[in-house]
Amino acid sequence: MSTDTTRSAILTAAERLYAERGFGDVTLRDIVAAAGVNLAAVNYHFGSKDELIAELFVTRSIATNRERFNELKAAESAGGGRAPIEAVLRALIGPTLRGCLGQDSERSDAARFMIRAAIETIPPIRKIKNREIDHLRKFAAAMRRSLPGKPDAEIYWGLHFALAMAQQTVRDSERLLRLSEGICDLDDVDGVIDRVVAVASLALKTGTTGTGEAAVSRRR
Amino acid sequence: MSTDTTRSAILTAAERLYAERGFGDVTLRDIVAAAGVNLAAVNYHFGSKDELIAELFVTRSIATNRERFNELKAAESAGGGRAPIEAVLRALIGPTLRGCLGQDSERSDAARFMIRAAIETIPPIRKIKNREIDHLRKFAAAMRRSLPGKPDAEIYWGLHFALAMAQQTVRDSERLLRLSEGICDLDDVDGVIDRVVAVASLALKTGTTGTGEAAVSRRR
DNA sequence: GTCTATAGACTGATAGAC
DNA sequence: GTCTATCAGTCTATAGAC
Repeated sequence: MSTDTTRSAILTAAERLYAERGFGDVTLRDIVAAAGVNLAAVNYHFGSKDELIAELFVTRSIATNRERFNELKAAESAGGGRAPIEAVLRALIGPTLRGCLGQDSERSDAARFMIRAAIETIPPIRKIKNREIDHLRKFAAAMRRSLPGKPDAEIYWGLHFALAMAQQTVRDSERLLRLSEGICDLDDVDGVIDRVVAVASLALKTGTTGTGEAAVSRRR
Repeated sequence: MSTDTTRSAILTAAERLYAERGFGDVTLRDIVAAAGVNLAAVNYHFGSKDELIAELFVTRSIATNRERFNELKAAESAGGGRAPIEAVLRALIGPTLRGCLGQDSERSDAARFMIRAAIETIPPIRKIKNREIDHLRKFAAAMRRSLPGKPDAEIYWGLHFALAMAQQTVRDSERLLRLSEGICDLDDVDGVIDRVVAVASLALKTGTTGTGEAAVSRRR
């Protein structure tokens, strides 16, 4: 029990401090001071600073991935094993955007921690993201069921672009806000999700193989 | 002259080492050893490690931004002051993608440095990126000329999504390659540019205000 | 088993001699 | 401008107290 409170105190303090000040500005000594525990406790419970960060990130990632997967399964079973492409894309990007955008996320340390993790790419987190591919494969498979006959390359590019738009919106929300001088409303999370889903599904349905107007205008 | 060779030696060595090993694994002592100069020379010539990195990044950024702007002006004067939206988007994302993707970039330290800068977001580089907004405003203005009557919010979202797809493709090329098992060809730089331009211009022409099928299917 | 205290090796930055 | 010497801060790792 004593061990668990120490462990939890470190996790809670670390998540809050990283959320507030970013990874670069927070030392282990800051964390143990905030948690009211000793410096060596970090090494004892987590092995290293990187493994502490990894545990924080893995916990939140698993939650998001489960949410994504539940939404996907719900959409597919509602459609008898096949969901419209819009629903698949919504299941892919909805949980991340709802977690990181909007008013509620202002208060949650977990949400702000995940935004930091999206912005400040540090080695322990990058390693975990690289193991995410198996999870994405399930969405590629669902997209194939939604769009039978669509070439695999198109599926992967569509998945990639959908994730790109969602992640960049989380990562660079400040740039978009300042560029648009507040015209683009990032607090309207459902509206943002709609936009990303609309663009990605439009691209997937139309096809962007280089036969479109862009390629033609390039060849002129 | 003697001062300039020391300064240049530091810049060259730093760019190569950061390109090869990333920002986290390279110390000032590594850099001065590779450059054959004294440790204190870095602080004398640049003030700090961060300012050295900033100078490297600013130099390359200015080159890219000039390339973007020249392409934009060429496209607009060819069309009598107004370019097709595809050409504007191509001027925006083409220089970055050509610089960071493809075969040629394998050899250039500058290209690999910029890829690192896109992946490992560190404070000195983030600060510079935040000052890039004035540059982007010129592209928003050109897009408005291409699509008269289009609401400003649509313009900004289209610009944001185009940049998102381009930057994420540079940043996460490895994930897309592994996910698609090589089916998505990232060495075909013009093909990638075509795809991003096609998706972004499609989104801008169609409109994604939440009246599309995505929003409708959400409201069901 | 759990934690404290401390050791030893790094880092970036700087004062001051030349 | 360049260099030596050194600072203060961080990290991992561990001996030994409880």
